[in-house]
Amino acid sequence: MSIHDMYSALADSTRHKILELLKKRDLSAGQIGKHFSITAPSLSHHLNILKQADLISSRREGQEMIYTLNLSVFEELAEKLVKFFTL
Amino acid sequence: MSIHDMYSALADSTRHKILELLKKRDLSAGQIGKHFSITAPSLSHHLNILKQADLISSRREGQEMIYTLNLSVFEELAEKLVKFFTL
DNA sequence: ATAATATTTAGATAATTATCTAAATATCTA
DNA sequence: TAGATATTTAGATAATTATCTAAATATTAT
Repeated sequence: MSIHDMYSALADSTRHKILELLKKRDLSAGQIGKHFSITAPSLSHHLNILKQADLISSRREGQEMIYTLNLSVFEELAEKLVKFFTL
Repeated sequence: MSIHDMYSALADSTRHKILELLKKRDLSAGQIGKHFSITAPSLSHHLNILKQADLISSRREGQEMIYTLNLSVFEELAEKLVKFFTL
C-alpha cells in the first residue's frame, strides 16, 4: 500500500478514533462500533479502508472479527516522513 | 492546525506533488502550476489547504506569490507519529 | 490613468467518499 | 436443521471536496 493510502486512511476523524481505540487493546468490530453513532456497514467500510492501508489487521474469533493495530506500519510511515524532510 | 488537517492536506496526490516540488526549491504559484493540468483557481485552492495545514508559507515578490515548504512542521508531524505508536 | 501579468475569490457543477437500508455470509447454540 | 448473533457486501443516496468559469485584487510597465 502506498503512503498516499495511509494518509487518506488517517485523514478521517472516525478512522483516527478507531486507531486510538485499538492502541489500547484489540477490539471486535462490535466493540469498536459502540464508540460511534454510525451503522455497522459504515463502520465496516472504515475498517476496510484501514486494512487496505495496512494500518490494522483482523482475525476471526468465533462469531467476532477482532481488529489489531499494525504498529510496525506506523514506524515505517514515520520513517518515510523523516526521510521526506531530511532529503 | 490539527494533525487531522495535516493528514487531509497530505492525502491528495496533487498536494503531495506540490510538496515534492517545493522540497527542491521555492516556487511561484505559476511555476508550480506548470506541472499540473488544472486551472489557476484549482491550484490556488490546493495551495490554500496546504497553507491552512501550515505545511507551506507564502510571500509576495512583485506580481508573484512565492511558496516555501515549512520543514519544521514536517518534523513535528513525524514526532507526533512516533509518539502515537510508542505510547 | 490604462493595459498587461499573476494570483485569488466567489459561486456553480462534477467527482469522490461516507452513510444508509436490505440482503448475504459465517459462526454458534438449541 | 433452525434460529440467533456478528459482520460484511451490494447498491442507492447524501455529504464533502475538487474543479471549472467569471470576476476581483495586486503589482508592474507604458
